[in-house]
Amino acid sequence: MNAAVLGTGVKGKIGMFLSTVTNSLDAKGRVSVPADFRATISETPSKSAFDGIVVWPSLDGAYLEGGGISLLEDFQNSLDEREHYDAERSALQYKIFAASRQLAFDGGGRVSLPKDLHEYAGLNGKVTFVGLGRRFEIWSPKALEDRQEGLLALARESRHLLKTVKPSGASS
Amino acid sequence: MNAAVLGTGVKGKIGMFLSTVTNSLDAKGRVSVPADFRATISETPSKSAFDGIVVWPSLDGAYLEGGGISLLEDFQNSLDEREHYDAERSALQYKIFAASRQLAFDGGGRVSLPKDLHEYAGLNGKVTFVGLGRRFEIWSPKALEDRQEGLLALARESRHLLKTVKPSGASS
DNA sequence: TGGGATAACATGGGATTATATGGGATACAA
DNA sequence: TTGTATCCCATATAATCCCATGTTATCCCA
Repeated sequence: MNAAVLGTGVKGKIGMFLSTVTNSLDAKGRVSVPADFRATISETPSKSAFDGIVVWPSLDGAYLEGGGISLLEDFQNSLDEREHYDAERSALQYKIFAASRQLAFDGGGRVSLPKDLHEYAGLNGKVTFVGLGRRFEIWSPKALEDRQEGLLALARESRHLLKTVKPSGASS
Repeated sequence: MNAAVLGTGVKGKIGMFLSTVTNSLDAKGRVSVPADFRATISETPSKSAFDGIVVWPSLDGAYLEGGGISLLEDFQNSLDEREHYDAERSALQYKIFAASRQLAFDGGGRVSLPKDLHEYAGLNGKVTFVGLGRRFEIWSPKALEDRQEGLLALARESRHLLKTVKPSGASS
C-alpha cells in the first residue's frame, strides 16, 4: 500500500459512499439501498441515464462490490488506454463488466439482488452496505464481522498515510 | 493492431453493455437480445435509424463481437483519421466492416443470426451474450467456460489499471 | 428545550407489466 | 415451388410497479 491509495485528485462534484448500514433482504430478493447511497448516486454525473446501482462479485472473496454507473464509466476510460485484445484489459472486462449487474431502483429505493449473487456472498435475510468512498461493498453481516479482525491493527500501522492536504505532486 | 486506431471519441449520453446472459437459439436461428442490451442501444444516440445490433466474427477466436450501430460509427471516425489506403485501415475495414452484419430486432426484441455466424462461433441451442462496456461478445456457453481459464488471477494482478479518477491531462 | 406535527425511510404484499420463447401466417427470392 | 426471412400473435415466467404501514428521523413552534 502506498500514498496513492488515499490520494485525491477529484474534479467536479462527486459524492462519496460513507457509513455502514444493514438492511433486510425480503422474500422476493429485494433490499433497500441506504438513502445516503442513493443520494450519492444521483448527485454524481454520469453519461448513462441508468438510475440504480451496479454490482459484481468481488475478485477477493465472498462479497459483492458496487457503485454507481459512473464508477464503471471511469473503469471503462482506464481500460480504453489499452489495446483491444490486450490480455489484462480482457481479464478485467470479463471479471468486472461481464460479471456485473445493473440493478434499478424501484419506487421505494430498493433493488432486487439476483439469486446467484445472493449465493456468492452467502446472503441470508440481512445485508450490510459498506461505504468506501467511490464504491461500496455488500456483505453478509456475519462474514463482515470476521473480516474486521486484523483491520484495526493494520489501520493503526497505516495512520501515517492520512493527509488532510493534497500532496503537491500527486498524479493519482 | 494499435489501440488508437479503434479508439472512440464518444460524446453525449451513452449506455454500457454489462452482465452476461444466456438465451436460447431457436430452430429458426432466432435469439433474444437481452433487454438491458436493447436499452443500452436505444439510449445511445446514432446517426443511423437502424434498430438492431451489428455483429462480426472476432479477429481473436471462435466467437462473435457486436454492438450498436453507433459503435461502428465510432470505428469509422477513428479510421477517418488515417490515410485512405493505409494498410491498417484497409485491414480493419475488411475484417470488421465488410464482415459485419446488421441484425434488426423483431417485435419481440430478437434477431436472426445467419448460419455462417452460427458456425463460426460453434453455436448450438444456447447463446451467451457477454457485456464488455462499449461492445459485447457472443459465445457458445461451452466455449466461454474454457475462455475463463486463468482470467481471475490475471484480473487480480491487473487491477492497478483501474482508476476512478481521470488523469489530470484527460480531455474526455 | 420540550414535544407534537410532519416528512423520510425501510419494508410487505398484491396487481400489473415486461421478457423470453414457441408457432403459425405471410412476403420474397432463387 | 421450395427454401428463407419477416411479421404477428399466444403464453408462462419473472421482474417491476404501486399502494399500505410501522418506524425513525427531522422540523417547527410554543
